[in-house]
Amino acid sequence: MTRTRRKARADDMDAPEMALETLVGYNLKRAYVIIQSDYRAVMGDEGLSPRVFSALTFVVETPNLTQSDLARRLGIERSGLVAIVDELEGRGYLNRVAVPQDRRIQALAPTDAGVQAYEAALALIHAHEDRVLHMLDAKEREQLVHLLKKIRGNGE
Amino acid sequence: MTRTRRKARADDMDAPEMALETLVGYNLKRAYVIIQSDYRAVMGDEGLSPRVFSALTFVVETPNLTQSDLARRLGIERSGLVAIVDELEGRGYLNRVAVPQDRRIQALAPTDAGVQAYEAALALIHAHEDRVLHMLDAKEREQLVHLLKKIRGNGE
DNA sequence: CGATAATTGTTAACCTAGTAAACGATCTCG
DNA sequence: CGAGATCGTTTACTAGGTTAACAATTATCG
Repeated sequence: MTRTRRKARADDMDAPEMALETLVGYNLKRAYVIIQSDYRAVMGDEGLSPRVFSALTFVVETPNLTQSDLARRLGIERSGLVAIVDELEGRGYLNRVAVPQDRRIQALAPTDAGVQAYEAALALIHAHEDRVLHMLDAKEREQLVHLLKKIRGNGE
Repeated sequence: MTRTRRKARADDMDAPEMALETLVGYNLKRAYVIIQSDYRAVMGDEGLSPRVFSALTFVVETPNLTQSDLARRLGIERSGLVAIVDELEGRGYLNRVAVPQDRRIQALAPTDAGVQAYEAALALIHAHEDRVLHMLDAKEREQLVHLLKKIRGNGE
């Protein structure tokens, strides 16, 4: 049984917690905003946005990835992915390469610069997460990721 | 150097986890998208959006709340709050009432319909969270909220 | 007191991160 | 073959913000 605050100072109304504060969705969003904001601060204006970094990760780690594949893995529409791939191609981090077997698709092949950028960004992101999550110890962080994965359906 | 390898196990051959999957930010966003999508499905097209519900909560639970106050509590800009308060006023859930002591500000006073709508929405939202978080037991849910609050800086 | 600074609510212009619908090109399969 | 599905793409749209400017009002302080 956890000890509950019972004594309150005179100026500290025994604030009954708003129902809002007990909602997972609300807390999730507030935490997300904090983390995203620190992410941008660390990565800078020229840095890869979260979604572009995610896309780059899949491109680097998945051979013969197509845009439709990637959109499915990222959980977004094909149409929304075009701008992301455009940006990565514009930065020289990947190439759209023709696939002779199916001329509709263009496989996404990372360049050396792309792999390098991925690794550099990952290091920055690790530093960012260490910083913004300093209030959680390793076990808590692991627990948090575990619970979030469970919501995502990857649980276990 | 960052350690990304997990303990060696037989099923590691299947899929060595991408670094992306270990990031709190990535998992947070993916979980957030799932929850928000279920929220919209439950609340319907005419329902209060998450941010409007949050605003209504503060209006209902905080006497003599001003728009600047509310913006601060929601963590958004004053300018961004205008549309939210407009919507709540348009639905008849609150009134902007003049404050004689300071003619710049207009206190946000909930109407009876506002209080009623708040309670109805809260019931729906509780049902939504029970549904979308069915894979978490009570303890896990509590743990999750605790960890998120900690990130928010309200922890302990 | 009076000048200057700060605050409040608001509008306007803009940005990011998406969605939905349509399209031509291409592939699959009965 | 022909009907349908799939791929990448463009266009138009939406949600949910931001920043900068503004008039009205209040606070500060020499």
